[in-house]
Order: sequence, then C-alpha cells, then structure tokens
Amino acid sequence: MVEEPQVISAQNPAMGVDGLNAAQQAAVVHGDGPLLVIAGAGTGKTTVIARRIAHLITGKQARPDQILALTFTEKAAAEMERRVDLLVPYGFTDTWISTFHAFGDRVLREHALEIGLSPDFRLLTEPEQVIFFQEHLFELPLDYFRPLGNPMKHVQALLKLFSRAKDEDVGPDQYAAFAEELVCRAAAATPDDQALAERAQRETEIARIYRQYQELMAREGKLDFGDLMMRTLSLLREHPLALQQLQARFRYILVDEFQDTNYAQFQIVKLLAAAHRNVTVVGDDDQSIFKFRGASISNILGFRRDFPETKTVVLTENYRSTPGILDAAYRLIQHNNPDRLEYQEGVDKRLRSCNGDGPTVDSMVFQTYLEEADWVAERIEEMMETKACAPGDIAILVRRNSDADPFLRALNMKGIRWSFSGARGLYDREEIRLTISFLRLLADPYDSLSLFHLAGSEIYGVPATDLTLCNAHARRKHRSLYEVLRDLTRQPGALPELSAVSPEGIAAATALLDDVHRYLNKATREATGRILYEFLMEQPGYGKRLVQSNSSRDHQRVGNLAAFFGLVQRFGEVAPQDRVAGFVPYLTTLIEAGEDPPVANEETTEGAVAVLTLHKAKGLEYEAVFLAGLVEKRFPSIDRKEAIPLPDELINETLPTGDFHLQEERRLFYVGITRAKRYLFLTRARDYGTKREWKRSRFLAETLALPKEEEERPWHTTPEAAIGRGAPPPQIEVGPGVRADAPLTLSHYQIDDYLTCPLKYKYVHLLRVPVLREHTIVYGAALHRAVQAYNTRRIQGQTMPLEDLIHTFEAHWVNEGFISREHEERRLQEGREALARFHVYAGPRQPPAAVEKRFRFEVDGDLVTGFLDRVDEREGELIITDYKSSSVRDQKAADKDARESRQLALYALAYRESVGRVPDRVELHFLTPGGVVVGQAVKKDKDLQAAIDRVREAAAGIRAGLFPATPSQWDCGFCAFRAICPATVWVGERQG
DNA sequence: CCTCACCTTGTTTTT
DNA sequence: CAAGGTGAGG
Repeated sequence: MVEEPQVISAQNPAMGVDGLNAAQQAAVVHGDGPLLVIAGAGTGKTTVIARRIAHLITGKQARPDQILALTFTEKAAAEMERRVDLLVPYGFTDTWISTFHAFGDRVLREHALEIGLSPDFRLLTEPEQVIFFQEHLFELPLDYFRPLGNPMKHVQALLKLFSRAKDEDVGPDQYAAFAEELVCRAAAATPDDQALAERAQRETEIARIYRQYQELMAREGKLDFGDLMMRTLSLLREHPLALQQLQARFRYILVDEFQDTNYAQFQIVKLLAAAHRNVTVVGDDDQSIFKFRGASISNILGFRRDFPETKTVVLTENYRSTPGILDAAYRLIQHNNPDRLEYQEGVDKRLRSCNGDGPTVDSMVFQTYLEEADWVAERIEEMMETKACAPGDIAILVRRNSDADPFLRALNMKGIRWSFSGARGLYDREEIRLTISFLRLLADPYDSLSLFHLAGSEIYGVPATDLTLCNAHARRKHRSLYEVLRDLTRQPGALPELSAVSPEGIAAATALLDDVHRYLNKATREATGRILYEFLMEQPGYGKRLVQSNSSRDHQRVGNLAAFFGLVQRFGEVAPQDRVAGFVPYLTTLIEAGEDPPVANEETTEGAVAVLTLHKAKGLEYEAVFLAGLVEKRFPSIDRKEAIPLPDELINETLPTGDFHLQEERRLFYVGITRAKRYLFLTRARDYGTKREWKRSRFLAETLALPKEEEERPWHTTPEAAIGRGAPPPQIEVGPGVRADAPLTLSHYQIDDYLTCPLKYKYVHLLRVPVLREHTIVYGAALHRAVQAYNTRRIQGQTMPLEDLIHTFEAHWVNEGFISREHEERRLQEGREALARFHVYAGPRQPPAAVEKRFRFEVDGDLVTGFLDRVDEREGELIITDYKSSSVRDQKAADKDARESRQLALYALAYRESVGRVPDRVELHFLTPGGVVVGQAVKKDKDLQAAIDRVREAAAGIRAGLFPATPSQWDCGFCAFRAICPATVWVGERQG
C-alpha cells in the first residue's frame, strides 16, 4: 500500500532505461542547482527522491554523508531510507534521512552549548505542555485569559497560538513589537476606537504570556515541537560558524512533501542551501491538506521567487489509476484555480493514465446513513466473493473519525475484518477505567465515585441494590461512601438503615476494603507501577484471569493494560517522586488536556478492509475506494476558525486569493479520489439521524460534472436512523425500582438532568453516587447563602453590614475542587468583590417580598417542587428572581439568558399553579465582581406550556424506567460521571 | 439584496 | 457555550 513500488521494478520494460520515464529520469539525473519536482498523485514521487539520492552517491557527485533528505513523518523517513538502502549496495549510515523535527533536535543538541541550551533538553508533548502551563498558571501574566471560574479555559488555545507563531517564525520579541504597535495605533486613533483599544490590550497580554512561557520553558530545559524549528532557525541565523559547518557538510538537500512545509522550515532549507543552492523539492500543491498545522502552500507556489534559476520537472505519468478516475480528479481540482501551480506556472499537470481502461466512477445516494453503510458493506462482500478485490485492497475513506462508526458496525454485521486507523479511546476501556478508579481511590479513599465504580465492577461485584442503599445513606448523613462501607463491614447490623444490605454485598465490600487498606499503606512507599502491577496480578479474579484467557477480547484488554503501564512508566521518568498520590493528578490533567492514546490492536490488521480518514490516507493506494458521507457541511466541512487566531500582520507567508478553507477541503477530496486504482464509489445519504436533510456535497457536482440542481424528493426523518445513532444505549442495573403507580416528586434539576441525559439522571438521582464538588459549585453555593442571609434580614426590616455579608460567604466556603491554593485565594477575593458590589446595589433598593419561597404543584398527578430564590412586588408588578454566580458578557447576553432560562419558565409556571398568578417578569441577577447585572424577560403562555411538556416528558421516561445514555460532546464535558460512564463521548482538547 | 434571529452542531494530525 | 449557517422578513 505504499506508493508505486512497481515503478522501479525491472519487470516493467515499457519504461525504458532504468525503468524510469523521461520526466523521472530528468529529475533523477539533474545536476547542481535548485530543482522543483511537481509530482502528481501516483507518479512515482518517492521513487524519484530515492533514485536521485542513489544517483548522487553512485555517480560520485556526493558522498553519502553530504546528503540531507527531509520528510514530514517518521514513516516517510523510514520508507525513504528503506528504498535508498535497496538501491545503494553499501551501507550509508552517514546520510541524514530524517524528519524536519528530528533534524532540528539533532542539530540543537549538537550546538546546544553555543546557544545556552541544555544539551539534554526535554521535548514536551502537547498534553505535557498543558500540564506545564497549569503548574505555572499563576506565575504567568494572565488576566483576561485566566477567568477564575475556569482558569484553564484558554490554555490550549494559547498553546496552539504559540505553536502557530513558531511555524511562522514569530518569536516573543516580534510578537511584543506587534502588540506595541497596536497600542500606539489605538492611542493615536481619533476618534477613539474602542475595538482597536481592546484588541491592543488582548494582544499585549498574549505577548507577555508568550514571552514568560518561553522563559519558563527555557529555564527548566524544556522545548516544544515549534521550538525545535524556531531555535534551529535562530541558530543558523545568529551563529555563522554553525551555519557554515552545516552548509559545508550538506552539499545536497532534498525535501519530500514540500507542500506540507511551514514557513520556518523553508527558511531553514534556504539557509542551509544558500551557498550551493543544491536543493531539490518534491511535492504537489494539489495535495496540500495540512494548513491547520501550519503548512504553507505558498512555499511551493512561490519556490521560483526564491530560486529563479530553478529547473522544473512535472511528473504526469500516473501508474496507479484508470483514466476515468483521473478525469474525475482533474475536473474537480480545476475549481481551485487560480491558486494552483498549474495555473500560475503555466505547466500541464493533467495526469495521464498508464493503466488500461476500467469501470467508471460510481455515485450513490441513500435515504439513511444506515443504508449507505449497509450498501458499502454489501458491495465489499460481493467484491471479496467475486475475487475482484482482496479485502486488504479496499478502503473506506471518511472525513472525520466519528463518521467511521456506522461502517465499522455494518462490516461487523457481515463478519468482514477491518482496521480503523482512528482508534483511540484507551481511557474509555472499562479495564483501564477500573484501573484508574483504583489509583484514584488510593490517592483519596473518600473519592466516592471511584469507590462506587470499583465496588460495582466485575472485580468485586457488590450488588447494585446494596450500593444504592449505601449511597443514599452516605448522602443523607453527609459521609463518604468509604466511611459507610467501613462502618458497615466492621459491624454489620450496627446501622439499622442498612440492614437490607445482603450478606454477599457485605462480603464483597469487605474484600474491597481489605485491598484498599493494604494498598493504601503500600502506596506511600512504593512506585506507582509496582502498586498497579500487584493489584492487577494478585487479584485472583482479574489480571491473572485475563492473561490466562484464550479469548482475543481478553488479550486486547491485557494489551490495553500494558499500554497504560507505559504511561505510568513515563510518569516515573519525569516525576521527582513516583507515587500514586502524584500520578493521579498528573493523569487527570493529562486526560483533561485531551491525551487519548489508542487502544491495543485486536490482531494483525493485514488483509483487513481499511477504514480511515482522508488525512491519514495520503500517500496510500487501494484497488477500491469508497468515499462516504459526501454531504455539505461534512465534506466540505464548515469553516472553524482558530480559538485565538494568529494575527494576519504576523503571517509571513503569502495568502491565496480564493476561499481558503473550501480550497483545502477540495484538495482533500482530490487526495481521496486519487487513492483509487480501479474502483471508486462516492456515497452519501440524506438522513444522518439529525433533524435536517443533508444536501449533496458540491464536490460531487464538480467531480462528476452534474447539473446544478438535483430533483428533490420529499424528506422525512426515519425513526430508525435517529435511534441507530450512537452505540446501543447502555443500561445500568438500578437498585430499588420506580413503582409505576406512585407519584413522582421532581425538581427543576431532576427534570433538567433527565432531559440532558437519562443515564446522568440515574447516576445522580437514583444511584445517588456522591461526587466531589466542583469549585464553581463551592463558589456559587457560598455566594448564594450570603445573599439569602442578607435578603432574609431585609425582609425582617433590618440591614446587614458588608462585613457580615462577607463573613457569611466565608463561613460557607469549602476548600474543594480548586486548581491550587492561589486559585482558591483569588476566587475568594472575587467573591468578596462581587458581594461588595451587591451590597451597594441592593442597599437602597426595596426589600424582597419573599426569599427561598417553597413551591409545589402537580402535573398529571406528579409533583414538582422547589424554591424560588426571591419574589418581589414592585409597583403592582410581580417579579421572580434567580441569582447566578457566573459572569455574563453584557446586558444583551443577560437578557437572552433570562429569556431562554428553562428554570425561570418552570418557576413562572410554579407561581401560576400554586398562587394562581403569572409573574409579570422574571429576572436573572448575575453577581459579578464588576457589579450586579440584571437580565430581564417575560415568560409567556407558550413558555409555560413548554415547561409543562418538559415535566411530562421527564416523568414519562422516569416512570417507564428508561435510562438510555444520550452522550453529547458538550454535556459529557460537564458531567461528573464521565470518568465512569460507559457511554461518554470523549472530550479531548476542549474545555469550555 | 441584506440583516437578524433562530437552529444546529460539535474536525483534520504530526512532531 | 459559541459560532456557523439557514431562512424569514424587510
């Protein structure tokens, strides 16, 4: 599946001397000076580079150690090395064939001392950078970018920005200069330009953070991937001796996949080649698909500007695909003109097929995505049966990893083996989650969630009904699950409330606590890996059983555990002291930072149908390719901007004229089409299980020259498509069931939780698992208590001095969930400020009519209960108010929140139902350190009706005992149970 | 043709 | 929750 290996084969006599065509030969034998090889898909690109290297060596133009070949990926470097090895009979270990980053790493270590760098600097991965940032969160000059309600909110966006800046060779100095200039411009603006002033302020903060981040990293001898390029570049620029040495050493430089290089990397190449200009770059502008990671297509488009004497060779003889496929690809890519080399350089890039005719390109449309997947699986089955294709020669290409799901399931149904390259989700595996729960428990036995998880697991098997009883008891008595189990196992029967716990439950809990106590003790003395190993291997029922099992499923579990051990080991290498107590927070941050290692491979993937994203398919080829999910908004995908974009003023590369994003998506489509040798199927469906119909991708029309409008058949969502989405809803056994005839008592939060995710409702309100409080809850609760105390006093006709208000706030403060001591301190201070502003705001105002007013009403026989924060009667108007401790952007947003608040709609309904009057207005009072912001809205009849409907929907589901998970990226990100929920969507990277 | 409010959705990957 | 896209309405 590697590109065109047959090209160099001697069994291809049609190809003339050396088995190369004329253009390839010209590139291979090119002498000195710059050479640009425009190598279309399937034209023998890798071959040309390998042959050229071999030619330079065997023709004695250069010694092996005078050649430098740079690639993008390790895989490409390895492949290149293998090819050259085959061509050059003697060893040539002195040739540098490596990735750009490996090259930078080596050069920097060799010259470390000259630039004041520790030669054993450490390279940090992205999640490790996040951890580094978190550790220094309060040493960095953050203000706007560190909101105390979510201090890590912007960290990943900032790191991404710094990485982008480094791609463009923009260091902290240049960034600072840019920010300063903005400040000057803002100061000079007449009339005042508010937006510019704000922008200047933000950029100034960013510049300071950037500088400080670089300094802290350097101080600790740490570099990130961007530094590898940027620092290599500054070494070459500022240390002439080093530059001279490297220039003298590398007489010939070759760059593979040149369209993927970024600005900084091309600068490095230019400096290295400045003296001799023997630089060969090979690439295809039409296959540039990595803009999001800094690739600068202008490098290849403008290569001639930097090297005017360049000789250009265009490879157009395609050894891969049939003419029909190439025609389709060409038709499509024309739409990227004029931002293409072919157009700008006036060369002919049209690929000519060297293969016989074949079937034409097929395009299919289905009603639902399930039918689409089934059809693809059927077609594959057919091709396998008729021996038209071996399974290993077939690929399904998708735009996003999550698009692969239905196809994998359809292949499973037919028993067709597949390999999916997007496999991730090690932390989603139950064996890994149990392991993590165990470690969390050792770091903190009062972590009830982890204890609950482990107790109910197959390892210990405490019955669910027993656990539910214990959870409920723990909640009522404000104790942790650990304390309850401890008391229960020490003296069964001493707690009359728990007399219903079964003897098996007590036995299982005893075994669990015995283990916990034993390992708690050890965990303070022994390394994490050691503890983990003992736990897994000494459990009679688990680790050993998995190892001894014959099932491939169990082997995969063992593989996953082994992968996790690798992680534990890496921690052991970096941590000053390798103990569980340190590992747990490290792992937690790593997971939150979006680290998501792959699960162990089931077996060998050889000879399996390949399912992969288009990005991963680059450089590969298959007999048959299915390009699936070809609908607007998926492919082309919608244009998402960077969270914090690198300012245009700092971008060095020349930007294309047309629609950037669309062009890149089109190139991606082009890459997809050109993977196919013989069969190409373009498929889509109209119904992907969402509310709207999905329209045909514009690329289909461009590829197949279809007429603009297709006839539209009537459309309706099919229930099976809506249900079929996502895995079958995992059901967890509930303890005490809900009796169908008993009336339910529901609060706003219960209704909301159920409608967000029924499984979440079950965890929170039925299983009642105690969870740790988040810091935002601690803050909100304390603020709430203080305000309620104040309002109560006011109703009684008294006042409350500010210091009492603040004292109440502090009295209800709990140190739980904060990122650090510093974070907690600052949050406390923010609360005090918010209260001071509230005190000033509320003092002169009329006291409320009621606070914490209890309500209770019926909907279809079920009860809805709750408390109203505050009720006012002002000038005959009735107003219901809810307090919020979060901040709000502006007045408009506050009003919008009030308008859309389902909680307030329910409260308005409650008032009508219990008092018989609809409130004239509802209000949200945001208690922010900048002052009280009031959002107002009127709840109308339809809002109240919607509230009733919500109550009915939740009640019906709960009564029917339906608790399917409805995972969503957003909601799972905020769910306290994501660590143990079997259905959670993994929330990599993002933290809102 | 443009504006605004509502509705829907939730990348891609390497070093 | 934020932001892109759609579609109604001016």
